[in-house]
Amino acid sequence: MAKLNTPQGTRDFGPDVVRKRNHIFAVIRQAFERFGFQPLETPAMEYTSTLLGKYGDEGDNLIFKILNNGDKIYGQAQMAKDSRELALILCEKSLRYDLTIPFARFVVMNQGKIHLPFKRYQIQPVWRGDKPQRGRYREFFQCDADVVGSNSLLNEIELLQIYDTVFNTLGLSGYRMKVNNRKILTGLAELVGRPDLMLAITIAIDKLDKIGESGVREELAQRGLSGSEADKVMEFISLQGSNDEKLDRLTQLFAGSETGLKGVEELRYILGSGLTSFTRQPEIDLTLARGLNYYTGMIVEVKAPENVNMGSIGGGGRYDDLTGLFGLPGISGVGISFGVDRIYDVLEELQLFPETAQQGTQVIFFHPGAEKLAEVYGYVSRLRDRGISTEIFPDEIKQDKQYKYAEKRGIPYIAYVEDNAPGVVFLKSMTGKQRHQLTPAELDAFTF
RNA sequence: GUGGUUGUAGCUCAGUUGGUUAGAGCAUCAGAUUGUGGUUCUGAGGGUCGGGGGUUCGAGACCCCUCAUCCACCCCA
Repeated sequence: MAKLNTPQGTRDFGPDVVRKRNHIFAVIRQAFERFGFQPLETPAMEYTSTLLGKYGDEGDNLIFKILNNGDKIYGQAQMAKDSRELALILCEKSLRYDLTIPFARFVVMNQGKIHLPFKRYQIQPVWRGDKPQRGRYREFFQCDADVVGSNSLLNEIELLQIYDTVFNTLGLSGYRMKVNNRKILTGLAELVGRPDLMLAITIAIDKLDKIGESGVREELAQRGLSGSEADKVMEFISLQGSNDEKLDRLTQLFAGSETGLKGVEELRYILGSGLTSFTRQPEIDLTLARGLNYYTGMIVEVKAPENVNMGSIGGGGRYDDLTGLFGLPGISGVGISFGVDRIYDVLEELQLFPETAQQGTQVIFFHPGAEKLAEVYGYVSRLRDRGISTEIFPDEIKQDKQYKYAEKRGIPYIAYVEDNAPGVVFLKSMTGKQRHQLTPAELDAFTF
């Protein structure tokens, strides 16, 4: 037999895995719907030109490009001046890299048809040519909810509420929600006196929990900050205390930065509106930066419980001019994303999947032999009509084989008839070891 | 993309400093036993030792390349 494999970083999902994943999808979808988001799906592929340049240079390299069909590509290849242009010419289409950019493309394309504010959710796979490792795949699902066309901070509050709802419903009570505001980071750069290095500073401080204070210092120096400038950054990120304490302290620090103060006020409102309460209070994390540079307001990242080694399992934020990339300026958006595959890994590790997420067939009938098949099939049909997942073993083989099949499949009930007991259905619980002797009418009324 | 790890039957792994026909447990299949299955017994099938090349009289073991895997970095969900 030939050695078969799925491409690197992709996986098959067996029956029990699909069931458990569906449980996660259902919880997320239900929350999205409950908050009034509408479903949207976009194609697996987009024009390469739509995607290129939206995720930074690294992102461009990670986009899976699709070779053009047809036999003209050899000639086309001659026209390219460099490899970047080659990719554009040879690969007009690419697999989607996230759900946000395709959504922005959709909004711009359909600006005449959609009513703002537009709230959509999208649950689809995305593809990234990253090197796979734990919690990182080349094909994985994202579940996004975004609102475009509204500047209200109420959206931020609701989106955080969705995170809270979903993770609690999934039983992942130890999750941690970190929030920050891009304006605060801008304020920091102004405070330091290096607004030009805002991006460099955020990239450096984002690594604090990984490389420590000394590491951040080195990184800052490498990126061109002087010692005293770095001191200010370090003072800023070492702010401790409750959310309110941090906000109060920031208000003092940002006395000279209008942008910084704006960011503080936004967070103060989002976290202290009093409109709702969180099971797990979001925590202000001044080192939270998030890579995508289109964020402009609140940013949020969800981390797995501390005892699980897994990066972020969700993230999002506000972006003031996403559609501006496609020529439609002035529309603000805010959104969040769930990383289902990582959430799956975390729930699996913590054994948080409920039994019900695993339930498939409830009852299996043994094959009764040709003469009684019609009678038994009648029982099967009636159970199915009641909405009970029912199987009949398709082959007439020794009963002990059929038992083993039922046991392997984890089917909770087996049923059979016997020649010497006409009109009786034997129903046996595989777990409780009880055997019921039922008339057809009693079977119809039986609660599984 | 950079660095490292691992890769022997469907699964988990043995396999001594390179040396005869590559093993075990579990699983699978067949039969027996079990007076409705889970027990027990017997037997069988199944491996181009990830793939390719090289060193050697001889390679599952050593070297190179490649593929996959896991981990760290980068980045991210």
